[in-house]
Amino acid sequence: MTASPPTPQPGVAFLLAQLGAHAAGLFAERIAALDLTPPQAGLLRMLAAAPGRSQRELAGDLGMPPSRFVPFADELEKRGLIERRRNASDRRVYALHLTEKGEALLAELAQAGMAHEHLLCEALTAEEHDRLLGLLRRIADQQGLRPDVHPGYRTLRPRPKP
Amino acid sequence: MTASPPTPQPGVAFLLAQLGAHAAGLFAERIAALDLTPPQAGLLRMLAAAPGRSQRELAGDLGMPPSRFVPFADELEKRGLIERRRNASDRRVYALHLTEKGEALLAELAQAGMAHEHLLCEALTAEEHDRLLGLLRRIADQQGLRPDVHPGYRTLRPRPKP
DNA sequence: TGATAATGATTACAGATCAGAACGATTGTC
DNA sequence: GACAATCGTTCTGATCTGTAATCATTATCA
Repeated sequence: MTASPPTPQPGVAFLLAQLGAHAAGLFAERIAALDLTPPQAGLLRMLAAAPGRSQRELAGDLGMPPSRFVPFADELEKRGLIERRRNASDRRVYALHLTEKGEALLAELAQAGMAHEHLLCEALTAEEHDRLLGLLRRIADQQGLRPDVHPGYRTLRPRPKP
Repeated sequence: MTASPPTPQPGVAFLLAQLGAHAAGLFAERIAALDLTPPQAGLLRMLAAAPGRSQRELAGDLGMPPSRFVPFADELEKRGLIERRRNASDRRVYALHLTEKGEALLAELAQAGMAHEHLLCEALTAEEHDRLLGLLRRIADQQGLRPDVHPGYRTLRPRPKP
């Protein structure tokens, strides 16, 4: 009889999920040195890309309920990385901005991102890296994923120290 | 002056994390129709690939503490998908196996996986798909990722219903 | 104008989830 | 034959989570 393997071969979808979680984990470890979690880094990036948005909008993009966004932003504000500015025309909303200190940290974050990218793609030549980048972008586009936001930002917890 | 974008361009690492979370989310939605969560599906696959292992080993591969594995396996056993068999030579350990019902469900799971793969890679031609598969496998190998296990299995929670 | 509904930020709260310690049963060591 | 180690399990305190209520402000519209 022939032994048919029930797990034939991991496909693209499985490898994406596996590698994605792996990459996210490594990145989380790395930026822990900057005292940042992935969702925090995500917010900083979002504020750099589009400053002055309301908390509700940002919470929506991050995929978390507004109630949980409050203490989340509180800590970043307490550390002087972001700023809540009252809107004169509509005094209900806060417009969130990056402080200078926040921008400085974002620069460090960019460096960390480069090092992370380099280490993760160690197995690939430069042109393979570019080819992979193109293929992934095509999928991301077609799947309707917006740049700068990803679903992994929903949770705060990922902070394991093995 | 030149406006330098603080988020230059998402790299491979970011796209992997983003697409990985996206793919995992879609898959979770899909197998919810079979009343399965990703970690449950993962265990079924692991048992098919290597039957008879102990709970501690499996918990380790899944990335969860043994204490949490117990109720996790309990439900699958209650549903008649897996079986705990006592080891005669060492009566401390349980050897976990798939039941027939479990194998049947695994077949449905494989079908779901195929459909998932197809929908996710809709943007790619067949040869692009293969090229991508090759590149991802190279990275996974070099990063020391074992087939059939991924870090996203650590948590049970992901069951949001938007 | 003025009452009512809608919106943003926040707080309150009740329930789920988590990891590690503690526990009995069994086995290896010497 | 005592003692340490291992496996499965239960217990427990702390953390995290989403929903609903609250307060201030703004829009709607008769």
